Amino acid sequence: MQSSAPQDQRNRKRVVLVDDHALVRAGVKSEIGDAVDVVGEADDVEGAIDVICATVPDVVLLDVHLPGGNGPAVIAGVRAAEVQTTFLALSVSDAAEDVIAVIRAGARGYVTKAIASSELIDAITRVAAGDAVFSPRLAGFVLDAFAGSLPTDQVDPELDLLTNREQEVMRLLARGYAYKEVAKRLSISIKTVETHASSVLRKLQLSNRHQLSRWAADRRLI
Amino acid sequence: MQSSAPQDQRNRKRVVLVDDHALVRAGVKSEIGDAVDVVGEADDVEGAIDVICATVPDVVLLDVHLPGGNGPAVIAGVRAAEVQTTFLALSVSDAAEDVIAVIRAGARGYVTKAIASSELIDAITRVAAGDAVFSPRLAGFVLDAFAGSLPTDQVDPELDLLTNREQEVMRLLARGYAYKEVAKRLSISIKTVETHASSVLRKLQLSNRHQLSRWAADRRLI
DNA sequence: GGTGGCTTCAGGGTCAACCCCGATCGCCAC
DNA sequence: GTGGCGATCGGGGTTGACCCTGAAGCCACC
Repeated sequence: MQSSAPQDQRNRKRVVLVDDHALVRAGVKSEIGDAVDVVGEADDVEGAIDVICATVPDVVLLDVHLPGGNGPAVIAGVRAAEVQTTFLALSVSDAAEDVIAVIRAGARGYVTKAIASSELIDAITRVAAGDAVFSPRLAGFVLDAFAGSLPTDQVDPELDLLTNREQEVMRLLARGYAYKEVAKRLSISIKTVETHASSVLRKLQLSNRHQLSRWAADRRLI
Repeated sequence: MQSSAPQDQRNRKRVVLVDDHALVRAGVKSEIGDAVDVVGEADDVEGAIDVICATVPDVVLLDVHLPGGNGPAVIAGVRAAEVQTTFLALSVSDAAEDVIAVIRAGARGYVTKAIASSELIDAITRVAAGDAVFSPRLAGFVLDAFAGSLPTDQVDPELDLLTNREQEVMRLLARGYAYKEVAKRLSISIKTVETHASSVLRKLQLSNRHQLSRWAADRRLI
Protein backbone atom coordinates (compact mmCIF):
# COMPACT_ATOMS: atom_id res chain seq x y z
CA MET A 1 0.00 0.00 0.00
CA GLN A 2 1.50 3.29 -1.10
CA SER A 3 0.35 5.75 1.48
CA SER A 4 2.96 8.33 0.75
CA ALA A 5 1.04 11.09 -0.99
CA PRO A 6 -2.63 11.50 -0.12
CA GLN A 7 -2.71 14.45 -2.46
CA ASP A 8 -1.94 12.06 -5.26
CA GLN A 9 -4.55 12.59 -7.94
CA ARG A 10 -5.49 8.95 -7.97
CA ASN A 11 -5.89 8.75 -4.20
CA ARG A 12 -7.62 12.04 -3.56
CA LYS A 13 -10.51 11.60 -1.21
CA ARG A 14 -13.94 12.53 -2.45
CA VAL A 15 -15.66 14.73 0.11
CA VAL A 16 -19.14 16.18 0.58
CA LEU A 17 -19.60 19.29 2.76
CA VAL A 18 -22.76 19.65 4.81
CA ASP A 19 -23.19 22.99 6.58
CA ASP A 20 -26.02 25.48 6.60
CA HIS A 21 -23.70 28.43 6.18
CA ALA A 22 -22.48 28.99 2.63
CA LEU A 23 -19.60 31.02 3.95
CA VAL A 24 -18.39 28.18 6.11
CA ARG A 25 -18.59 25.77 3.20
CA ALA A 26 -16.66 28.17 1.02
CA GLY A 27 -14.04 28.60 3.71
CA VAL A 28 -13.58 24.90 4.29
CA LYS A 29 -13.49 24.26 0.57
CA SER A 30 -10.76 26.78 0.02
CA GLU A 31 -8.78 25.31 2.91
CA ILE A 32 -8.94 21.67 1.91
CA GLY A 33 -9.73 21.89 -1.80
CA ASP A 34 -6.11 21.46 -2.75
CA ALA A 35 -5.88 18.13 -0.98
CA VAL A 36 -9.28 16.56 -1.54
CA ASP A 37 -12.05 16.63 -4.12
CA VAL A 38 -15.16 18.36 -2.87
CA VAL A 39 -17.74 16.52 -4.95
CA GLY A 40 -20.87 17.92 -3.36
CA GLU A 41 -22.34 20.37 -0.87
CA ALA A 42 -25.60 20.64 1.03
CA ASP A 43 -27.13 23.01 3.55
CA ASP A 44 -29.95 20.97 5.06
CA VAL A 45 -30.84 17.42 6.00
CA GLU A 46 -32.81 16.51 2.90
CA GLY A 47 -30.29 17.99 0.53
CA ALA A 48 -27.46 16.29 2.34
CA ILE A 49 -28.99 12.85 2.06
CA ASP A 50 -29.69 13.41 -1.62
CA VAL A 51 -26.23 14.60 -2.55
CA ILE A 52 -24.49 11.97 -0.44
CA CYS A 53 -26.51 9.18 -1.97
CA ALA A 54 -25.88 10.57 -5.43
CA THR A 55 -22.14 11.02 -5.07
CA VAL A 56 -21.22 8.35 -2.48
CA PRO A 57 -18.16 10.24 -1.22
CA ASP A 58 -15.34 8.79 0.83
CA VAL A 59 -16.00 11.23 3.64
CA VAL A 60 -18.84 13.54 4.61
CA LEU A 61 -17.89 16.63 6.59
CA LEU A 62 -21.02 17.09 8.61
CA ASP A 63 -22.11 20.03 10.67
CA VAL A 64 -24.04 18.90 13.72
CA HIS A 65 -26.66 21.63 13.72
CA LEU A 66 -28.70 21.93 10.55
CA PRO A 67 -32.05 23.40 9.58
CA GLY A 68 -34.65 20.69 9.23
CA GLY A 69 -32.92 18.34 11.61
CA ASN A 70 -29.41 17.59 12.74
CA GLY A 71 -26.33 15.56 11.99
CA PRO A 72 -27.61 12.22 13.25
CA ALA A 73 -30.66 12.59 11.01
CA VAL A 74 -28.42 12.83 7.98
CA ILE A 75 -26.45 9.77 9.02
CA ALA A 76 -29.60 7.79 9.68
CA GLY A 77 -31.04 8.78 6.30
CA VAL A 78 -27.93 7.74 4.42
CA ARG A 79 -27.74 4.49 6.37
CA ALA A 80 -31.38 3.79 5.54
CA ALA A 81 -30.55 4.22 1.86
CA GLU A 82 -27.80 1.64 2.36
CA VAL A 83 -25.17 4.00 1.06
CA GLN A 84 -21.69 3.33 2.43
CA THR A 85 -19.68 6.35 3.41
CA THR A 86 -17.85 7.76 6.39
CA PHE A 87 -18.96 10.73 8.46
CA LEU A 88 -16.71 13.22 10.17
CA ALA A 89 -18.56 15.68 12.34
CA LEU A 90 -17.33 19.25 12.03
CA SER A 91 -18.97 21.60 14.46
CA VAL A 92 -18.58 24.78 16.46
CA SER A 93 -20.05 22.95 19.41
CA ASP A 94 -17.92 20.88 21.69
CA ALA A 95 -20.78 19.94 23.99
CA ALA A 96 -20.71 16.34 25.17
CA GLU A 97 -24.27 15.65 24.13
CA ASP A 98 -23.66 16.74 20.55
CA VAL A 99 -20.55 14.64 20.30
CA ILE A 100 -22.21 11.58 21.74
CA ALA A 101 -25.31 11.87 19.60
CA VAL A 102 -23.46 12.06 16.34
CA ILE A 103 -21.02 9.31 17.27
CA ARG A 104 -23.83 7.08 18.39
CA ALA A 105 -25.43 7.68 15.03
CA GLY A 106 -22.30 6.37 13.40
CA ALA A 107 -19.86 9.21 12.76
CA ARG A 108 -16.24 8.16 12.94
CA GLY A 109 -14.82 11.38 14.24
CA TYR A 110 -15.61 14.78 15.64
CA VAL A 111 -13.53 17.90 15.24
CA THR A 112 -14.35 21.50 15.99
CA LYS A 113 -14.10 24.30 13.49
CA ALA A 114 -11.15 25.68 15.40
CA ILE A 115 -9.07 22.98 13.76
CA ALA A 116 -6.19 23.94 11.48
CA SER A 117 -6.65 23.11 7.83
CA SER A 118 -3.71 20.73 7.77
CA GLU A 119 -5.17 18.88 10.72
CA LEU A 120 -8.54 18.73 9.03
CA ILE A 121 -7.03 17.21 5.92
CA ASP A 122 -5.24 14.74 8.11
CA ALA A 123 -8.48 13.95 9.91
CA ILE A 124 -10.30 13.36 6.62
CA THR A 125 -7.58 11.02 5.45
CA ARG A 126 -7.62 9.12 8.68
CA VAL A 127 -11.37 8.58 8.95
CA ALA A 128 -11.39 7.53 5.31
CA ALA A 129 -8.81 4.93 6.26
CA GLY A 130 -11.02 3.65 9.08
CA ASP A 131 -9.46 5.44 12.01
CA ALA A 132 -11.38 7.41 14.56
CA VAL A 133 -10.50 11.07 14.95
CA PHE A 134 -11.23 13.24 17.95
CA SER A 135 -9.81 16.16 19.71
CA PRO A 136 -8.62 14.77 23.04
CA ARG A 137 -11.29 16.09 25.35
CA LEU A 138 -14.07 14.95 23.06
CA ALA A 139 -12.80 11.38 23.00
CA GLY A 140 -13.22 11.41 26.75
CA PHE A 141 -16.88 12.29 26.35
CA VAL A 142 -17.46 9.30 24.16
CA LEU A 143 -15.67 6.91 26.49
CA ASP A 144 -17.56 8.22 29.48
CA ALA A 145 -20.81 7.72 27.67
CA PHE A 146 -19.74 4.28 26.55
CA ALA A 147 -18.67 3.12 29.97
CA GLY A 148 -21.67 4.79 31.57
CA SER A 149 -24.11 3.44 29.04
CA LEU A 150 -24.32 0.31 31.07
CA PRO A 151 -25.07 -0.35 34.69
CA THR A 152 -21.87 -0.03 36.67
CA ASP A 153 -22.35 -3.27 38.50
CA GLN A 154 -19.97 -4.19 41.23
CA VAL A 155 -18.09 -7.43 41.51
CA ASP A 156 -20.40 -10.38 41.86
CA PRO A 157 -20.53 -12.32 45.05
CA GLU A 158 -21.34 -15.26 42.80
CA LEU A 159 -18.00 -14.99 41.09
CA ASP A 160 -16.28 -15.48 44.42
CA LEU A 161 -17.81 -18.93 44.60
CA LEU A 162 -15.43 -20.01 41.87
CA THR A 163 -11.80 -20.84 42.47
CA ASN A 164 -9.19 -19.10 40.33
CA ARG A 165 -8.83 -22.05 38.03
CA GLU A 166 -12.57 -22.40 37.70
CA GLN A 167 -12.83 -18.77 36.73
CA GLU A 168 -10.26 -19.22 34.00
CA VAL A 169 -12.09 -22.23 32.64
CA MET A 170 -15.41 -20.42 32.93
CA ARG A 171 -14.19 -17.50 30.84
CA LEU A 172 -12.95 -19.69 28.05
CA LEU A 173 -16.09 -21.79 28.05
CA ALA A 174 -18.25 -18.69 27.98
CA ARG A 175 -16.39 -17.52 24.93
CA GLY A 176 -17.39 -20.67 23.13
CA TYR A 177 -14.19 -22.66 23.28
CA ALA A 178 -14.67 -26.42 23.17
CA TYR A 179 -13.38 -28.47 26.07
CA LYS A 180 -10.54 -29.63 23.89
CA GLU A 181 -9.55 -26.04 23.11
CA VAL A 182 -9.72 -25.03 26.74
CA ALA A 183 -7.57 -28.00 27.66
CA LYS A 184 -4.98 -27.03 25.06
CA ARG A 185 -4.90 -23.39 26.14
CA LEU A 186 -4.51 -24.21 29.81
CA SER A 187 -2.25 -27.18 29.15
CA ILE A 188 -4.37 -29.59 31.13
CA SER A 189 -6.39 -32.65 30.15
CA ILE A 190 -9.93 -32.62 28.85
CA LYS A 191 -11.00 -34.48 31.93
CA THR A 192 -9.81 -31.69 34.16
CA VAL A 193 -11.65 -29.18 32.05
CA GLU A 194 -14.77 -31.29 32.41
CA THR A 195 -14.36 -31.35 36.15
CA HIS A 196 -13.96 -27.59 36.38
CA ALA A 197 -16.81 -27.01 33.95
CA SER A 198 -19.07 -29.20 36.00
CA SER A 199 -18.14 -27.34 39.18
CA VAL A 200 -18.73 -24.00 37.51
CA LEU A 201 -22.18 -24.94 36.30
CA ARG A 202 -23.12 -26.44 39.63
CA LYS A 203 -21.88 -23.48 41.69
CA LEU A 204 -23.57 -20.94 39.45
CA GLN A 205 -26.69 -23.07 39.24
CA LEU A 206 -26.63 -23.11 35.45
CA SER A 207 -27.48 -26.07 33.30
CA ASN A 208 -25.34 -25.65 30.21
CA ARG A 209 -22.73 -23.49 28.56
CA HIS A 210 -25.23 -21.40 26.74
CA GLN A 211 -26.60 -20.10 29.97
CA LEU A 212 -23.00 -19.68 31.08
CA SER A 213 -22.27 -17.50 28.07
CA ARG A 214 -25.21 -15.27 28.83
CA TRP A 215 -24.35 -15.21 32.51
CA ALA A 216 -20.81 -14.11 31.76
CA ALA A 217 -21.87 -11.64 29.11
CA ASP A 218 -24.35 -10.04 31.50
CA ARG A 219 -21.52 -9.46 33.93
CA ARG A 220 -19.11 -8.30 31.26
CA LEU A 221 -16.69 -11.05 32.12
CA ILE A 222 -16.02 -11.88 28.51
CA MET B 1 4.30 16.88 19.60
CA GLN B 2 5.52 16.93 23.15
CA SER B 3 6.80 20.38 24.02
CA SER B 4 7.02 20.61 27.78
CA ALA B 5 8.87 18.37 30.19
CA PRO B 6 6.67 15.77 31.85
CA GLN B 7 9.77 14.58 33.64
CA ASP B 8 9.44 17.56 35.91
CA GLN B 9 9.84 16.21 39.43
CA ARG B 10 6.78 18.01 40.72
CA ASN B 11 4.54 16.73 37.93
CA ARG B 12 5.79 13.19 37.61
CA LYS B 13 2.89 10.84 37.28
CA ARG B 14 2.51 8.06 39.82
CA VAL B 15 1.99 4.77 38.03
CA VAL B 16 1.11 1.21 39.03
CA LEU B 17 2.03 -1.68 36.73
CA VAL B 18 -0.24 -4.70 36.52
CA ASP B 19 1.05 -7.62 34.49
CA ASP B 20 1.43 -11.26 35.33
CA HIS B 21 4.91 -11.43 33.83
CA ALA B 22 7.63 -10.01 36.01
CA LEU B 23 9.86 -9.61 33.00
CA VAL B 24 7.31 -7.42 31.26
CA ARG B 25 6.93 -5.28 34.34
CA ALA B 26 10.68 -4.94 34.63
CA GLY B 27 10.95 -4.00 30.99
CA VAL B 28 8.21 -1.41 31.15
CA LYS B 29 9.63 -0.02 34.35
CA SER B 30 13.06 0.44 32.84
CA GLU B 31 11.54 2.09 29.79
CA ILE B 32 9.34 4.60 31.57
CA GLY B 33 10.95 4.80 34.99
CA ASP B 34 12.89 7.92 34.07
CA ALA B 35 9.72 9.80 33.25
CA VAL B 36 7.22 8.54 35.80
CA ASP B 37 7.19 7.13 39.31
CA VAL B 38 6.31 3.47 39.43
CA VAL B 39 4.76 3.32 42.87
CA GLY B 40 3.47 -0.23 42.76
CA GLU B 41 3.27 -3.48 40.85
CA ALA B 42 0.94 -6.46 40.81
CA ASP B 43 0.68 -9.72 38.94
CA ASP B 44 -2.91 -10.78 39.55
CA VAL B 45 -6.37 -9.35 40.07
CA GLU B 46 -6.43 -9.41 43.84
CA GLY B 47 -2.97 -7.97 44.20
CA ALA B 48 -3.71 -5.27 41.66
CA ILE B 49 -6.80 -4.07 43.50
CA ASP B 50 -4.90 -4.05 46.77
CA VAL B 51 -1.91 -2.11 45.54
CA ILE B 52 -4.01 0.35 43.54
CA CYS B 53 -6.25 1.08 46.49
CA ALA B 54 -3.21 1.47 48.72
CA THR B 55 -1.25 3.78 46.44
CA VAL B 56 -4.00 5.56 44.46
CA PRO B 57 -1.78 6.22 41.45
CA ASP B 58 -2.48 8.71 38.67
CA VAL B 59 -2.44 5.95 36.09
CA VAL B 60 -2.65 2.17 36.16
CA LEU B 61 -0.93 0.35 33.32
CA LEU B 62 -3.12 -2.71 33.10
CA ASP B 63 -2.55 -5.93 31.23
CA VAL B 64 -5.83 -7.30 29.93
CA HIS B 65 -5.18 -10.97 30.60
CA LEU B 66 -4.36 -11.88 34.14
CA PRO B 67 -4.44 -15.01 36.24
CA GLY B 68 -7.50 -15.11 38.42
CA GLY B 69 -9.47 -12.78 36.23
CA ASN B 70 -8.90 -10.05 33.72
CA GLY B 71 -8.50 -6.33 33.29
CA PRO B 72 -12.16 -5.41 33.68
CA ALA B 73 -12.24 -7.30 36.96
CA VAL B 74 -9.47 -5.09 38.30
CA ILE B 75 -11.23 -1.94 37.19
CA ALA B 76 -14.50 -3.09 38.69
CA GLY B 77 -12.81 -3.94 41.95
CA VAL B 78 -11.13 -0.56 42.22
CA ARG B 79 -14.34 1.19 41.29
CA ALA B 80 -16.18 -0.77 43.96
CA ALA B 81 -13.66 0.50 46.49
CA GLU B 82 -14.45 4.00 45.26
CA VAL B 83 -10.83 4.71 44.53
CA GLN B 84 -10.30 7.31 41.81
CA THR B 85 -7.62 6.55 39.28
CA THR B 86 -7.19 6.22 35.54
CA PHE B 87 -6.63 2.98 33.68
CA LEU B 88 -4.60 2.55 30.55
CA ALA B 89 -4.80 -0.94 29.09
CA LEU B 90 -1.49 -2.31 27.90
CA SER B 91 -1.84 -5.61 26.13
CA VAL B 92 -0.37 -7.89 23.54
CA SER B 93 -3.86 -8.47 22.23
CA ASP B 94 -5.47 -6.14 19.75
CA ALA B 95 -8.68 -8.16 19.54
CA ALA B 96 -11.81 -6.05 19.38
CA GLU B 97 -13.49 -7.92 22.20
CA ASP B 98 -10.63 -7.28 24.59
CA VAL B 99 -10.51 -3.62 23.70
CA ILE B 100 -14.23 -3.15 24.09
CA ALA B 101 -14.44 -5.07 27.34
CA VAL B 102 -11.77 -3.06 29.06
CA ILE B 103 -13.03 0.27 27.75
CA ARG B 104 -16.54 -0.60 28.76
CA ALA B 105 -15.22 -1.32 32.21
CA GLY B 106 -13.83 2.19 32.31
CA ALA B 107 -10.30 2.26 30.93
CA ARG B 108 -9.39 5.50 29.22
CA GLY B 109 -7.05 4.10 26.66
CA TYR B 110 -5.67 0.98 25.10
CA VAL B 111 -2.23 0.52 23.64
CA THR B 112 -0.42 -2.62 22.60
CA LYS B 113 2.96 -3.67 23.90
CA ALA B 114 4.44 -2.93 20.53
CA ILE B 115 4.34 0.73 21.47
CA ALA B 116 7.57 2.73 21.70
CA SER B 117 8.55 3.84 25.16
CA SER B 118 8.31 7.52 24.25
CA GLU B 119 4.80 6.95 22.97
CA LEU B 120 3.90 5.05 26.12
CA ILE B 121 5.08 7.91 28.28
CA ASP B 122 3.09 10.28 26.15
CA ALA B 123 0.04 8.04 26.46
CA ILE B 124 0.36 7.93 30.24
CA THR B 125 0.60 11.68 30.39
CA ARG B 126 -2.39 12.12 28.19
CA VAL B 127 -4.73 9.71 29.97
CA ALA B 128 -3.68 11.28 33.25
CA ALA B 129 -4.78 14.59 31.77
CA GLY B 130 -8.15 13.16 30.85
CA ASP B 131 -7.58 12.39 27.20
CA ALA B 132 -8.36 9.08 25.58
CA VAL B 133 -5.50 7.23 23.96
CA PHE B 134 -5.81 4.57 21.31
CA SER B 135 -3.95 3.26 18.40
CA PRO B 136 -6.10 4.22 15.43
CA ARG B 137 -7.57 0.86 14.55
CA LEU B 138 -8.56 0.16 18.14
CA ALA B 139 -10.46 3.41 18.41
CA GLY B 140 -12.55 2.20 15.50
CA PHE B 141 -13.51 -0.91 17.46
CA VAL B 142 -14.84 1.16 20.30
CA LEU B 143 -16.83 3.43 18.03
CA ASP B 144 -18.29 0.46 16.21
CA ALA B 145 -19.40 -1.05 19.47
CA PHE B 146 -20.72 2.29 20.66
CA ALA B 147 -22.70 2.97 17.53
CA GLY B 148 -23.89 -0.60 17.61
CA SER B 149 -22.87 -1.07 14.03
CA LEU B 150 -20.29 -3.15 12.34
CA PRO B 151 -17.69 -1.86 9.94
CA THR B 152 -18.88 -1.91 6.36
CA ASP B 153 -22.00 -3.94 6.85
CA GLN B 154 -24.90 -3.37 4.63
CA VAL B 155 -28.15 -5.14 5.30
CA ASP B 156 -26.97 -8.68 5.06
CA PRO B 157 -27.02 -10.39 1.77
CA GLU B 158 -26.18 -13.44 3.83
CA LEU B 159 -29.55 -13.42 5.56
CA ASP B 160 -31.24 -13.62 2.18
CA LEU B 161 -29.57 -16.94 1.62
CA LEU B 162 -31.87 -18.44 4.23
CA THR B 163 -35.44 -19.44 3.51
CA ASN B 164 -38.18 -18.19 5.81
CA ARG B 165 -38.31 -21.41 7.74
CA GLU B 166 -34.55 -21.51 8.06
CA GLN B 167 -34.58 -18.00 9.47
CA GLU B 168 -37.13 -18.98 12.09
CA VAL B 169 -35.05 -21.97 13.12
CA MET B 170 -31.88 -19.87 13.06
CA ARG B 171 -33.32 -17.31 15.45
CA LEU B 172 -34.37 -19.92 17.96
CA LEU B 173 -31.08 -21.77 17.74
CA ALA B 174 -29.16 -18.53 18.18
CA ARG B 175 -31.10 -17.87 21.36
CA GLY B 176 -29.87 -21.13 22.78
CA TYR B 177 -32.89 -23.35 22.38
CA ALA B 178 -32.11 -27.04 22.07
CA TYR B 179 -33.25 -28.83 18.97
CA LYS B 180 -36.02 -30.43 20.99
CA GLU B 181 -37.26 -27.04 22.14
CA VAL B 182 -37.18 -25.61 18.65
CA ALA B 183 -39.11 -28.61 17.39
CA LYS B 184 -41.76 -28.15 20.05
CA ARG B 185 -42.11 -24.44 19.41
CA LEU B 186 -42.43 -24.86 15.67
CA SER B 187 -44.47 -28.04 15.98
CA ILE B 188 -42.16 -30.04 13.76
CA SER B 189 -39.95 -33.03 14.41
CA ILE B 190 -36.41 -32.86 15.71
CA LYS B 191 -35.20 -34.31 12.46
CA THR B 192 -36.60 -31.37 10.55
CA VAL B 193 -34.94 -28.97 12.94
CA GLU B 194 -31.68 -30.76 12.34
CA THR B 195 -32.11 -30.43 8.60
CA HIS B 196 -32.78 -26.71 8.83
CA ALA B 197 -29.97 -26.17 11.31
CA SER B 198 -27.57 -27.93 9.04
CA SER B 199 -28.65 -25.79 6.08
CA VAL B 200 -28.30 -22.62 8.12
CA LEU B 201 -24.79 -23.43 9.25
CA ARG B 202 -23.74 -24.48 5.77
CA LYS B 203 -25.19 -21.41 4.08
CA LEU B 204 -23.69 -19.02 6.60
CA GLN B 205 -20.40 -20.93 6.60
CA LEU B 206 -20.47 -21.39 10.34
CA SER B 207 -19.37 -24.50 12.15
CA ASN B 208 -21.55 -24.62 15.23
CA ARG B 209 -24.32 -22.89 17.09
CA HIS B 210 -21.98 -20.85 19.24
CA GLN B 211 -20.73 -19.08 16.17
CA LEU B 212 -24.33 -18.80 15.07
CA SER B 213 -25.23 -17.07 18.30
CA ARG B 214 -22.45 -14.55 17.84
CA TRP B 215 -23.31 -14.10 14.17
CA ALA B 216 -26.91 -13.36 15.02
CA ALA B 217 -26.02 -11.15 17.96
CA ASP B 218 -23.66 -9.10 15.82
CA ARG B 219 -26.50 -8.43 13.43
CA ARG B 220 -29.02 -7.75 16.18
CA LEU B 221 -31.21 -10.58 14.97
CA ILE B 222 -31.83 -11.85 18.47
C1' DG C 1 -46.13 -32.98 -17.49
C1' DG C 2 -41.66 -32.21 -15.90
C1' DT C 3 -38.46 -29.50 -13.08
C1' DG C 4 -36.97 -27.47 -9.12
C1' DG C 5 -37.24 -25.33 -4.57
C1' DC C 6 -39.25 -25.53 0.11
C1' DT C 7 -40.65 -28.20 3.88
C1' DT C 8 -41.16 -32.21 6.10
C1' DC C 9 -39.26 -36.58 8.02
C1' DA C 10 -36.26 -41.08 8.77
C1' DG C 11 -32.12 -44.07 9.54
C1' DG C 12 -27.64 -44.14 10.35
C1' DG C 13 -23.42 -42.39 12.25
C1' DT C 14 -19.52 -39.41 14.87
C1' DC C 15 -18.25 -36.41 18.24
C1' DA C 16 -18.89 -33.05 21.99
C1' DA C 17 -21.14 -31.92 26.28
C1' DC C 18 -22.11 -33.18 30.67
C1' DC C 19 -22.83 -36.48 34.37
C1' DC C 20 -21.52 -40.06 37.82
C1' DC C 21 -18.07 -42.48 40.27
C1' DG C 22 -13.40 -42.80 41.73
C1' DA C 23 -8.32 -41.48 42.49
C1' DT C 24 -3.64 -39.04 43.42
C1' DC C 25 -1.00 -35.12 44.88
C1' DG C 26 0.27 -30.86 47.30
C1' DC C 27 -0.77 -27.29 50.43
C1' DC C 28 -2.37 -25.49 54.70
C1' DA C 29 -4.77 -25.36 59.16
C1' DC C 30 -5.94 -27.39 63.40
C1' DG D 1 -0.67 -36.31 61.23
C1' DT D 2 -5.12 -35.88 60.00
C1' DG D 3 -8.46 -33.63 57.47
C1' DG D 4 -10.08 -30.29 54.11
C1' DC D 5 -9.57 -28.20 49.76
C1' DG D 6 -7.83 -27.25 45.25
C1' DA D 7 -6.03 -29.10 41.06
C1' DT D 8 -5.18 -32.79 38.40
C1' DC D 9 -6.65 -37.06 35.99
C1' DG D 10 -9.28 -41.65 34.68
C1' DG D 11 -13.34 -44.96 33.42
C1' DG D 12 -17.75 -45.23 31.87
C1' DG D 13 -22.12 -43.55 30.85
C1' DT D 14 -26.31 -40.61 28.68
C1' DT D 15 -27.74 -37.04 25.96
C1' DG D 16 -27.33 -33.47 22.53
C1' DA D 17 -25.25 -31.47 18.34
C1' DC D 18 -24.24 -32.18 13.83
C1' DC D 19 -23.43 -34.79 9.51
C1' DC D 20 -24.77 -37.77 5.36
C1' DT D 21 -28.07 -40.03 2.53
C1' DG D 22 -32.51 -40.60 1.05
C1' DA D 23 -37.31 -39.56 0.31
C1' DA D 24 -41.99 -37.82 0.44
C1' DG D 25 -45.64 -34.04 -0.45
C1' DC D 26 -46.59 -29.40 -1.97
C1' DC D 27 -46.37 -25.61 -5.00
C1' DA D 28 -44.80 -22.51 -8.63
C1' DC D 29 -43.02 -22.04 -13.05
C1' DC D 30 -42.12 -23.25 -17.82
